[in-house]
Amino acid sequence: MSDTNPNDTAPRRDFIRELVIDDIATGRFGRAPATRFPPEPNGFLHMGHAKSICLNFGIAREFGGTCNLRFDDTNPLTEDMKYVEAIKRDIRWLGFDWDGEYFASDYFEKLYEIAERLVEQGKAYVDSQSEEEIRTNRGTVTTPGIPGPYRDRSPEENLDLLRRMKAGEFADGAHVLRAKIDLAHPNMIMRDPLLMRIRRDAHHYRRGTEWKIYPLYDFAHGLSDAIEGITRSLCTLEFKDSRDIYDWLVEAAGYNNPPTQIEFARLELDYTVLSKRKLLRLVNEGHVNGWDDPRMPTIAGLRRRGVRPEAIRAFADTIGVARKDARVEIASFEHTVRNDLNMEVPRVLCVLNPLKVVITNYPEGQVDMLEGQNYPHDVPKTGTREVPFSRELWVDRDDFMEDPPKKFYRLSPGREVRLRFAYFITCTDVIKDADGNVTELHCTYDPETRSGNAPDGRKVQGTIHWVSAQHALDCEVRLYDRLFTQPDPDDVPEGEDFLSTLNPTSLVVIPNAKIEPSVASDPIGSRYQFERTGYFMSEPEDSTPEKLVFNRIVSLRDSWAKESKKGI
RNA sequence: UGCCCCUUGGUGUAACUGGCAACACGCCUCACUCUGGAUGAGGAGAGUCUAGGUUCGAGCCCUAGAGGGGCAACCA
Repeated sequence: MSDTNPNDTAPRRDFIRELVIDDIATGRFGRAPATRFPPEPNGFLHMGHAKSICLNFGIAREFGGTCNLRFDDTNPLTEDMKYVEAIKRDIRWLGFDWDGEYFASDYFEKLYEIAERLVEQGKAYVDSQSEEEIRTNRGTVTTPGIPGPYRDRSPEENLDLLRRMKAGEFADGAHVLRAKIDLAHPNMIMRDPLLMRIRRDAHHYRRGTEWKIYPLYDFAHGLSDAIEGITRSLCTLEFKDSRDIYDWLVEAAGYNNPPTQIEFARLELDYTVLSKRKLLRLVNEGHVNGWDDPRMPTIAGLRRRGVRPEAIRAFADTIGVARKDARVEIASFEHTVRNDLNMEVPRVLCVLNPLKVVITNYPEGQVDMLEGQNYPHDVPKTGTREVPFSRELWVDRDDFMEDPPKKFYRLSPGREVRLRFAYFITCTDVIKDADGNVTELHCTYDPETRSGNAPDGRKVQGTIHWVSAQHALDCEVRLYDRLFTQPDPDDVPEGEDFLSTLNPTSLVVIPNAKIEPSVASDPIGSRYQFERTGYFMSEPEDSTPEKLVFNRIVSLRDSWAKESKKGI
């Protein structure tokens, strides 16, 4: 991490870190803090995961502990190696490295041994009720469940059945291994939770068809933590009720000084969704162009968009960690992204919606090489580049108004403005087509203002960006906006879902923007601030030297937009 | 009609564990500026879900209630 980054702050003290500090002080675990990040390889990592990654890896880093990466791959139906690779890449990109790399699927043997032991001890049994019967007999949140007819099978019979389940003698659903706890337990999770189920013909992406039975989350998770010697198992709030079975299992399996689970609130971000299920739908139903679509809140999407890992880490810092459901405003994230980029990336001039300007008193064929500062005075970086100036220029249509309101500081008939790094110009004529659309502006320039200032001391209120028509490079600019039209995309009328709030203009492609020639040979993936417009990155997949493509990472704060709205 | 978790400005977090509500984002002013960016200065905005109680003193403790969320997947 660079120490000049204004986003880097001292580590916060959240309630989890307090507990970890406590553990260290009391010597509770007798070892350094050990955490783990346990993704299921069935989708791409998103911002919510980034929060968890920063927490788990951050704690390990801050307290001299360890953080494992463990793939929680206990469901052969949904998991895939491609997700494993993507997840590893994303974590590394975020700036973290793991101590141990483990797979729950490597624990299948151990887990099975534990299962046999539980059966022998009478703590687990094989249930042969149908899925439907199991559900019914579990009761409801307000009524207790009732024991099924197989609950009191002898350990011998259970063991025999379990072994035959493992051997592949039974079809899916014929039997299931359950913990023997209490069908009337007030915590639904504890009503004889399922431990293992048959998936006889499934193909596990790592274990192939070797295993006919697979552990369920509750069975695998805590025990995997215990096997790895994790001290604090951090997870999100919805697993709170699972803590009981977590503790029950590590105890029953005989682990002393086992890990304990701490739950924290998952991240919710305005105008987007952070759920793998929903993100998968966006991908599968073609609402976006894949997991790494720059509109996606996935790590891959943010990376492709141009957001830097520093910004994501800083964001994780600012949102904090608590036990309260929280929905973070998108402005907070955007601020972090700008704050990060402001100090890092060079400035460049790019005209998004070109409007031709002819400098009528500038000699035809003449070219003036001007010097452009790559960074503003308040960014501690230096560098200049040459910017060609000529008789015909492009400026942004947004920077011209024929009949401007009082506070409009840009170009309008008779108004003088400064061209960034160049001369003062004054608009003398507005050329229109038959339909009355402005097609061209005629301006005059003041040769005395080449320095950017007038020798006579006169001031101009506005400075606008521009590009020499003859020298400009054509480029495609992709303007990304929020994916949904409302802060909470799930807040929809009965019968609708989050897809009905998709933002139809979340991507606007500008096929013919004009950018200054200095960027021509910059490497793909270079980031810039297009002055007065926003932060951009050259598109990692699609940009080529022949056809430049840029992604908008985030726009600049726009106080004129706010000002002009007031007039409405 | 169960069990569990949560409740501090618009948003997200703090408050040395009982001592007179802070920080960030956002918003509004003003200043500065060759980016209406950045920066600087200032401001508005909560009396901590409600009602009782304990205490010299409560956001922190107690009681009761309200509101929000999670749990009845052979998902994680």
